[in-house]
This record gives sequence, structure tokens and C-alpha cells, in this order.
Amino acid sequence: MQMVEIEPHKTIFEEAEPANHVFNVTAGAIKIYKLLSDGRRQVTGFLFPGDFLGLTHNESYAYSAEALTATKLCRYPRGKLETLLIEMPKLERQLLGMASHELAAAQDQMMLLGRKSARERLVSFLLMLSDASVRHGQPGNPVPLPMNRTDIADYLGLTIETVSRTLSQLKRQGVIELHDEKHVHLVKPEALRGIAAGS
Amino acid sequence: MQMVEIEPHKTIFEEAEPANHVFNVTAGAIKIYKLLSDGRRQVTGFLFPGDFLGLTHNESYAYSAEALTATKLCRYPRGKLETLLIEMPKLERQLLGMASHELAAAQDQMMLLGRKSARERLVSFLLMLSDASVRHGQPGNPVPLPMNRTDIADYLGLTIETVSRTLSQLKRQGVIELHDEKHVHLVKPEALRGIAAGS
DNA sequence: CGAGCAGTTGATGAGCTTCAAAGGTAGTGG
DNA sequence: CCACTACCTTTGAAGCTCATCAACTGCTCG
Repeated sequence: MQMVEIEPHKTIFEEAEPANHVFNVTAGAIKIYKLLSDGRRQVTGFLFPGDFLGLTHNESYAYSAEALTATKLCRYPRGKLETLLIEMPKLERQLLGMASHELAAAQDQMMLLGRKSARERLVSFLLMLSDASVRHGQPGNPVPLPMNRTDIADYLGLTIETVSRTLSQLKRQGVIELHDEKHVHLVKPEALRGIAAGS
Repeated sequence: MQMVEIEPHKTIFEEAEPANHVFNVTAGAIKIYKLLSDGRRQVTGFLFPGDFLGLTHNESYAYSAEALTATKLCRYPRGKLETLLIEMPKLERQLLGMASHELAAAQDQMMLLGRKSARERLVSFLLMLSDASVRHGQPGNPVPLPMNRTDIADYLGLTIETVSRTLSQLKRQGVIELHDEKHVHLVKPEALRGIAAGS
């Protein structure tokens, strides 16, 4: 086991590279993403302290990972993890719990990508970040946006222009305020929950 | 543990209902899906023999499940599963492996929903079904479609009209043949792999 | 035979993307 | 310290993909 520090915008590992390590985020924020051969990108998740990274059943990683901010990781050689799991069966329960939690989140994201409008996607996204913030003992409002517009667009299956326009529209309608580009104030959280749920 | 037989189009359980059982599919085909309050639907997966169903970290199911065809399930009371897991640590390894495999599949689906065109989505879907067929010892071609157009549309984030039109277009272009509504012959599998990968 | 449902096809339109340009912001070097 | 540059974000205009609305076909089942 080893502590690793990663600078913003540095790649942690890339898709299809041999999965030699498993990581645990202890500080910072990370994005994970996949690419198509022509460069189209899908960000499949944002990770925060406490999240696991790089767990795979394959020999290689299923996605790429990059630090959004200064990040600290615990790094475990993959073989070590397996021996560790045999010694500590409780850890395995925990991993299984985290995996099924992530699966539920993945299904919510499929609903977002397959069936929600741009407006609903943005609002769902802001609420998700707000909830993540609260889970980590930070205020849930205003919401910090550690990622740029391109990352948001690639997470929500939109373009940066649509993200920008939709945020401006939400601002004009008075449900959010943009303190600056990286901080959003949720003016009417209850109204936002309704929009995100599609009602 | 109990064997259960389900008729086509019967609901197995519904989202938010208490998660009293975990299931293992032994025969048939199942769809799992989520709904928005206004009726929009996202099918988040199709399950086949060998797949697990209903595993959740919560007290309630995260999605609804319905049989597509006549289906057989092994049903385990949830408490029983937990004692079983303590007795058989190997089972837990297996579950963790399946969960991480499903997570990888979920990320592929996010890429599909967020970044692929209707044409690419249909082709990816047909190849996925073909691969699933092969994994179960069936011929990978022609591909059987146990689900109807509505289910395909709700899985791919499209409408039934777009699904129908896109299949017709692929047929006109000679890359697939529609034997009947429920069986597709992949005429040029290599070309299809290229389309699905976005090249 | 007729009713009802799933699927196909056509016409139109909405929402998002693409292309383009201007406004802001941060970082760099004189 | 400020000007310059490069990048990110915002805003505008036009275009395209897919959704919506509608009609028709064919199948199944009473």
C-alpha cells in the first residue's frame, strides 16, 4: 500500500492499460471516462474521497481516470488486494455494498442520459453534486463545481454550449444563481428536486 | 431457496417495493427498468440465465423487473442470502466479480446513451444480443429478439418509430436482414462491429 | 369476420448540435 | 504592474437528428 499525490489534470490510468493497482480516494476529485475511436467522450462518473477506483474483473482497466483537483490516493497492488480480501472477509462485504450502490447510481445515470431533457439533466447533476457535498460534511449549498464545462457536457451527454445555455436559462428563471463559473447557488431546492424527477 | 416460474409479461417485483428476495435467473429472459413520474421509461438491462436479480444495498429494489418470456428463477429470502454469504466466502467473491462486470457493462451503456447515434445504438444492441446468445451456447447469428420494439426503444433511449426506421435503413443498406420481427440476421458482422465502435 | 395491437412508414416540428464570434479570466513575460 | 496571449465560457444563427403526430399494414385472437 502506498500514498500517491496527483496534480490537477494528470491522468491516473488509461482505459485498456493493465490493471495493476486498485485505488482509494482520500482527497480531491477525479473523473472517469471512456472514449470512442473518433474522440467522442463519455464521462461515466466523478469520484470523491471514500470512493474506490480501478476495481475490475478484467486484466485491464475499463475506463480512464484523471484528477480534476489536487488528489490523494491509496494505491494497492492488485495481487495484494486479493490476499487482503482473503484475510479480511469484512472488507469484501463492504466492497460488494459499494459496488451495488454504484450500480444503482449507474442506472439513475442511464435514465438521465436516455430519457431526460437538457434542463432536467443539469438540475439532476447539480442536486447530485449537492448531495455528494453534504455526504462529505460540506454545505450542500452553494454547490462547488470542481470540473469544467466540457466535463459536465461529457457527463450529461450534451455539448458545452447546451450546458452553458441551460445554466443561463435556469439563472434567468431564478432557480439558481451563478456566483462564479465554479459555484452555483440553489435558490429553490424543492423546485429543483421536482424538475430533476421529471414533474 | 425456492424455484419460481414466471409467465411472459408478468412483473417479478417493482421499484421501491421492499427487497425481500434475491433471484438467480435459470431460464428465460427478463427486463429491468425505471420509471419517471410522467411515465417515461428507461430499460436499464436485459437479464438471461446465470444473471443475478434484485441484489441491492438498500431496503427496497432500485428498479422494476418483468419477464419477457417464460422464465424460471431461484428465489432466496434476503436474510438467508446473508447467512449463506457468511458460510460461503467464495460466493461473495463471485458476486463481487459479477457486480464489477455489470458495472463495466453499465458504463458501456452510458457511452451508448450519451454519445452514440441511433444507428450506432441499434447496431451495438444487436451485437450485444448476439454476444449474449453465444455466451449461452446458442448461435450468435441470427440474433433472437425476445423483446418488443417498445422495450428496445426504452433500452436505447429512442422511440419505437426511430427503432423501426433505423432497422429498415440497416436492412436497405444490406448489413442486416429481418427474417421476421423477432429474428435479425447479421449479414456483415465485421462491418457492424465497426459501426458500433463509432468508426 | 372484425377488433385490437404491434410494427412500419410518412410529414412535420422541436430540441439539441454545429459553426461562428465575442466576452471573461488566468497565466506569462516584459 | 500591466499588456498580451491562450483558453474557457457565453451567446447567436443555422442545420440536423430524432420526436411527435398520423395513417396504414399485417397479425392474432375472439
